[in-house]
Amino acid sequence: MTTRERLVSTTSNLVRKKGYYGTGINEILKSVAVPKGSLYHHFPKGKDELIREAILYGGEIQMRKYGDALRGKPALEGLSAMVDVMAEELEKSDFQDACPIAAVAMAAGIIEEEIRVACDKVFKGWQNDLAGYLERRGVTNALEKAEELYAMFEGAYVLSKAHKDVKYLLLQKKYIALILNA
Amino acid sequence: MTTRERLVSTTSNLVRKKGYYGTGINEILKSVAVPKGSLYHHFPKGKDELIREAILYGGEIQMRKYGDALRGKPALEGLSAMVDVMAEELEKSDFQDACPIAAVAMAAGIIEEEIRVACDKVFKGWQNDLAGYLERRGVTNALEKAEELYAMFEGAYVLSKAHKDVKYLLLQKKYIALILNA
DNA sequence: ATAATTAGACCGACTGGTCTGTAAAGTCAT
DNA sequence: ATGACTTTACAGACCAGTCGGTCTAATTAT
Repeated sequence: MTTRERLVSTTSNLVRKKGYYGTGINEILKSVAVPKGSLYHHFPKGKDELIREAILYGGEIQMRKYGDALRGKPALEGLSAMVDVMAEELEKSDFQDACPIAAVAMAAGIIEEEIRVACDKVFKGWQNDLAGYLERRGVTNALEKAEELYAMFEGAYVLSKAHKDVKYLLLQKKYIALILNA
Repeated sequence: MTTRERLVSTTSNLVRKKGYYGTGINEILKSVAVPKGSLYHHFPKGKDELIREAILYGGEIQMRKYGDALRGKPALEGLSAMVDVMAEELEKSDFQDACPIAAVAMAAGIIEEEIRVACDKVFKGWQNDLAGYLERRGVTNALEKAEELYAMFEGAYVLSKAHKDVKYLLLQKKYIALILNA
């Protein structure tokens, strides 16, 4: 694994827990055991460039996990498995790892617009991916339903983290069918 | 308005836009035009104490706004009005002011547990308030539905902010009835 | 030899927080 | 009511530590 890859991957993990402002360059460096010069060689524009990259990377990783959960299953079952993935990650990290994108997106409007655009891009990618999955299973109005399902899941992520209780995520399973059949 | 009140109110506004780490005490001080000594006189435990207070205060303010939107209306209409309040605030602030609690709650697990508990308390207060409202209108399983509705709204808040598009919030209106009648 | 990469000393600005001090408002006994 | 004392509030200089970022030198790979 190259220095660059390690930087992006570690930043992705840290940013997920602490958001944009909470994640410091020095902390990243210490965590990856890399000196400053290397970071600024690979990311001449500094923190913002690195975080943008980490957002995109984290989005990919997460998309893959969701894809694995969905694959080969009927819609209701697949989406339930997806929620389980979220709940599992949250619990395993002692309620630190919620949505890796939301943690940064909350600061959108203050930080560099480019970073917000990266969050936007990842979210849109997830939505389109899920819409395709639903369409293939004959669900009508698939894109809108994918957007709605993601809204529900994102919110449940926030509440479950704030309450230190995965019940809000698991509750979503009861309402998935309602959306799909609407 | 006392110095203390101005500190809490301004901090609440700043924290809503920038979260816990993004809001610095020097910035607060400058914004309120109050010297440091005064802050540490009123809040001996410093930033954490002030932010905890601001969370509780911001929660009250928001609860009042939602209450005003709901009051005297049937469930479906009231909840629609509530979503409109959220969308309006987001748009009027150029997509900076999303949920005042979520902005801080995202950093839960890293920052002081007391602050997470404050977020928890505010969210629970909102949920109970909404549950009572629904119950009075004869909705069955009111608490669970209140929780689900808040999850949807929170998520739509996040997505609407990240995408700079209130459509995710407004989309919720289509699905409120589905939840209520479940 | 030369370009890419690693290395870390160093910088000024800024962080949250402490410290000393002043000013005004109560609260006493006399 | 008045002078002595305590309390509450305001004020800002100052601190150690951290921030993101620059710079030059050393090392490695081609």
